[in-house]
Amino acid sequence: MDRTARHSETRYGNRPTMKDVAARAGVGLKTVSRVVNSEPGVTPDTERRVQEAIDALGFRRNDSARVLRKGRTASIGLVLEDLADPFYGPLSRAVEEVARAHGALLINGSSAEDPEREQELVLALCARRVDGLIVIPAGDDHRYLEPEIKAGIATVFVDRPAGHVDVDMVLSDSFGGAREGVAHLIAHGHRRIGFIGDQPRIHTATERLRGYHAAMRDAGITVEDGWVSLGSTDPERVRAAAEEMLSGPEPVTALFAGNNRVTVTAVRVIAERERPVALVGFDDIELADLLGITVISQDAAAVGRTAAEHLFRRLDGADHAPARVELATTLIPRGSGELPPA
Amino acid sequence: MDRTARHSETRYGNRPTMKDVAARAGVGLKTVSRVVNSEPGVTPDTERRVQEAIDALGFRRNDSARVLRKGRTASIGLVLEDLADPFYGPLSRAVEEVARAHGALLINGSSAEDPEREQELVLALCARRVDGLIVIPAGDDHRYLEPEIKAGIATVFVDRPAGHVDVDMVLSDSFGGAREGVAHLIAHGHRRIGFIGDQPRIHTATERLRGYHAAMRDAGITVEDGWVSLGSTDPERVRAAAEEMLSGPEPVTALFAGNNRVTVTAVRVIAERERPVALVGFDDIELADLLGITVISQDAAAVGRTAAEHLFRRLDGADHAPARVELATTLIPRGSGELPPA
DNA sequence: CATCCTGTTGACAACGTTGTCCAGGGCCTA
DNA sequence: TAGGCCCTGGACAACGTTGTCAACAGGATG
Repeated sequence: MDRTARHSETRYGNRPTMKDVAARAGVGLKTVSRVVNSEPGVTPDTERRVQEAIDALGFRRNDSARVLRKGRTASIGLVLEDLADPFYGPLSRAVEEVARAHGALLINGSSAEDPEREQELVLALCARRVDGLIVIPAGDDHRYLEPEIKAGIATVFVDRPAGHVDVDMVLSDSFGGAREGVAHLIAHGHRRIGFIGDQPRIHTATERLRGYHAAMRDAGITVEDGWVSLGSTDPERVRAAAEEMLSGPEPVTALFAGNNRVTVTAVRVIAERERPVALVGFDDIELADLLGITVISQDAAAVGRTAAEHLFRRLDGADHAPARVELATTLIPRGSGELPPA
Repeated sequence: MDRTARHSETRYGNRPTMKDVAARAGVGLKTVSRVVNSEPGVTPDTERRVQEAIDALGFRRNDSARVLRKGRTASIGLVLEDLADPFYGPLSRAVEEVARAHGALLINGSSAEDPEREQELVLALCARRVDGLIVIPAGDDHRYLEPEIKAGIATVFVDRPAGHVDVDMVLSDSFGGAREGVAHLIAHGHRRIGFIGDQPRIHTATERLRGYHAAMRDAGITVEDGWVSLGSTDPERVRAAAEEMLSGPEPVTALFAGNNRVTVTAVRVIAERERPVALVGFDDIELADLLGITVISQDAAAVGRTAAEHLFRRLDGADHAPARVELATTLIPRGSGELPPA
């Protein structure tokens, strides 16, 4: 056995190629290609012979080679924060459905909220030459994407805006949603309202905080020290922040939770207390109806679908200026946000 | 402008190649390749020139071409039922983490519980020449995978066994878990216990039903007509089944829910009733602790991690006979399963 | 000064597919 | 029957990268 043969044996476990099929069927290489791609110009008889050879050898076209030749990978990349987060599951699924409808596969990765990892992932996807990219950014500077975008990789940012680079974006109305939620608490008689949110580095976190401040200002309420806590959504920290706000001589009577993870922890803390505490959370949660949690809901699936449709419109040739879509949120009253101050 | 040029312009939006970088830096093609891959044998001075050309042109290596040459794609495929399902999010994330540790990207797809779509997805991934495949099967005949496996695509089945093909599997102990859950209800005094599960086509569904029957038989209880319902997990159907079992002259006093979606609907139905009904569900659910739902928990992340580690061990050369791993489940008592019969 | 060695560099083929183009055979028409 | 056309099929180059190998320069050694 010579070296060449041994080498090829270790590749793809020795998969048959079109050349092998052609040899077995006694036809030319291109004829096999035609059969595999259902191109016209092949006699039924020849086609049958080729098909038999394909089945006998277990041939499957190598899309890597095809991609190289054709220049399109029929795949799109999705970089999000954490696939295990209940908000991103439906979003990802919606993107996948749209991709499937366009015959594309989905490659995804989680940045774990780490800007460096986000960049690493995005660039790996670009190296794979995905046709398009949907990014839920962790970082706030995306200039590293410039050469890629210039080179033609369609890109849509989701949930949070891109930094220093002009691309399509699909966002939820974080400011308006939070403002409405806090106003809802105020309307039910609360004046001492705490806000617990994600890290200030994250755009949605600061937008929601801005909504909180706007609602408070609208009602003529001065936000006191200690009513606002921004930081990681780690349960320990959120728990500490919530307990801090709910203790002391003048505790808050209501909490606004900046996202689903915060809400979950807040519910736990409140459940342990005797005195009832009102709560409105940003993002809906499974079973929130049973627990009677009032939320500001953003439709994750709609966000994903909208973003993916934008992306494919770009891939189909749309070349208008980058657009910014903002999706409305919905207040869903379920009880926890309608409790009066204790 | 001649035709060749126009053609190349539409590919990848005219990305620069190593050849372009080489021309600009005034070096040979292979030298660029060496720099890009940090191979030894390049003078610092040459390396600097090449690097400058790379930055100036915005070059990024085309991994499609690389893959074709090297024979490894450094990507693995994951086919599951529905990415939006809270059980699969963490599973998928765990697989991704392991893949990342091995420098591989994750391509995933949802079969939507449709065997045909599963096959279509799996074969598309094989055509991409993923190095390995993790499949949560929807169908029960996987002979279509034989040529692929023979050709060297490492494969691990998860959650449900493969049909007619000999591969590695990572399963949860559905039978044992269900048996334990039902026995738990019996230990708390129940004798009239209903079982609501997924479609009988699905292996875990029948295994759990088998566990139910085993527990009942162990306790000397005869299962009556109407206590068992298998079918889609569509909320409407589950609701109808649950209401049927809870009505009539001799209703069941406890329910065993075959999976997380069934549990959610069962909780809703039970919440609407006056008479308390005991409940144990298979699969843990977020916030189940707050709702006091007793569950049989299988650790989705552990399942995903185990499967991915198996896969990469195969990719690293392990060639023992296909193994079947069964992970234990845990009963978590939280109240709903400890209610006495009404 | 001839020789050898080492370290850097580039020419070339190959990976498996598809696009282009040409050859040959059969059929129709004049 | 010659000429033209259509239909089928195949040879060949190209996609962008990496592995192999040979060339070359410069220094050390005899």
